[in-house]
Amino acid sequence: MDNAAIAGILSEIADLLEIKGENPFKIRAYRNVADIASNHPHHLASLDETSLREIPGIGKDLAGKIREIATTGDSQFHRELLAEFPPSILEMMRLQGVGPKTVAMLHRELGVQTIDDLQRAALDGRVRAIKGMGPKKEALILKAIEERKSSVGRHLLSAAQDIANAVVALLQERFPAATITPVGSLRRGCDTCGDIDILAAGADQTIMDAFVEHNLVERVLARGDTKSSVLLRGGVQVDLRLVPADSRGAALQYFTGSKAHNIALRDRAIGLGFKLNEYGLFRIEGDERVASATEEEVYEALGLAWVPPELREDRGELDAATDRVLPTLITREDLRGDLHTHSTETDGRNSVGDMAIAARGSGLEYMAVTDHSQSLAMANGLDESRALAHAARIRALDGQHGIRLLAGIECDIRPDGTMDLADDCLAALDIVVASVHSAFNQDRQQMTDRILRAIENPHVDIIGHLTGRMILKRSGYPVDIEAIVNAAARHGVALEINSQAYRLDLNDVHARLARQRGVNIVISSDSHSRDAFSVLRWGVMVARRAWLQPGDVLNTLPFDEFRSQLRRNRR
DNA sequence: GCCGTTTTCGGCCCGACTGTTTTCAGTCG
Repeated sequence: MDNAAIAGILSEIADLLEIKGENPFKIRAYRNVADIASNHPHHLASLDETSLREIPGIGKDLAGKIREIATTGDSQFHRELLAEFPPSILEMMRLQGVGPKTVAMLHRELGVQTIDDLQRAALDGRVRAIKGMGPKKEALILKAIEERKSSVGRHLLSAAQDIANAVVALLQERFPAATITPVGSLRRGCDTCGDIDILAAGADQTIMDAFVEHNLVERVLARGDTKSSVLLRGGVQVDLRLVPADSRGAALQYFTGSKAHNIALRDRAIGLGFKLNEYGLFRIEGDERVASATEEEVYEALGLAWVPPELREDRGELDAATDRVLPTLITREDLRGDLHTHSTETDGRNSVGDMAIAARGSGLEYMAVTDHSQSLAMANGLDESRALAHAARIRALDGQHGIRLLAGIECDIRPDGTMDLADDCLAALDIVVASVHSAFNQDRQQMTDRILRAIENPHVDIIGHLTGRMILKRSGYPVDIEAIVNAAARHGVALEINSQAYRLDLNDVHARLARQRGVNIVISSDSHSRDAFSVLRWGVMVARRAWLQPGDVLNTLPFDEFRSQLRRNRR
């Protein structure tokens, strides 16, 4: 029973309680714990009741439920709720504009159980007959069903950033004096975004016209004087909020979130006799505004250091901000090397020389060429003799383009945990990244043992994309992260943050855990072409969300120092 | 359901927009 499965059941309980119209704070407690479960670095199923109760938000009751789910695979309470409502009605709650009250009413009044039922009821005009509903609501539901059926759901950080940039540029051109900024999960650097939030400060209200009328818009979901939402062609929702210029700091804070961070922050504000909203920080007595123009002011007035957006997840950042011990987060400029790249020798699109020139152009001082090993036949993977010949050619180019090169390999970890190339070959290279590319269907224990065996091989320096996840396509294979992190720490093996936008693997939670256990982290591009080095910024974003400082990441070191810190060169 | 340098009971973040309403409930973020 992994954390995601536990979170799934708890969150379904929350949904069902909501449909029942239960106490909203009870619902929040369940949702809160579902969030905790899905982001927790440790395997909750392996914790006893006492350890569970040490986690804030988990009390006696929920600790018991988690234990029950861990041992039996489900909870009695959950089964009882599902007996009252068919599970298929939960799908209806995901429709835009349809919430728990509407679902409950549709179920009660019309016996609707599935989205298809609902669509038929709306087409028959039965929905509008219910008290509180009307023709517009009915049309809205049909539209939402249509969009749902063709929906794309969430979006990769990289794609969301491109769209946000386009919308911001378009608005900025029309309103040059306004300050227009992407906020929300995009500003926090989350690996995916549901919708895109943009904040405008100091523009007049005609910016809303410009926003809802521009040519990327497919449909206007809401149009107000300070808030509008549109659906762009391609299915991305974008929200624009407008605030006065002197509220910009408070609004930035408010709309950047996360929800959990904001709740904790407003709770703190209340405790200090303040109220915090998007217009400012106000004294409850007398309503005097004490901060609003900048985020720094708002945090400072609450006795806190300014918290970088990437840390705003209620994962300890408020305590650190109180004690003024927030980390100095790594930036893209801190990276001096890239340790995972491919060339035309296997499945890359550009030669080693062209890759070197591009890496130098991206400001890097060294680059490891790590083409694939033989079992990746599809990618024309290298056997021992080709690997060594390739290494010789790479070394001949070392320093030729103003950049130091390392002759390496991305060596497959075979299903049994042995390496895909002979030890003497791996020993003759400058750097070895070991990765899993096959037999993803192994169970948790097999996969864990497999990777542990790779870590024990003395020629392995780095484990690449540890969980194999493909964001929005497949979750990573099941693996005991904690066991691997501990082994990596013991053997001096570094763990990679793969910067490809669809990988970002390690993720933020795992990377933070690894660093806490003393594991060296590297940030690599996994570039397959010369224009791909820009993805390093996504890897850096993950590292920042993991609280990493430059000193936590090996490839911020100058070349010679970096080499001396590689596992193979340490003694 | 959780939590406690005000509390073991009584709190629990905050506001905008829409549709169906004549003052508000539901939804969303």
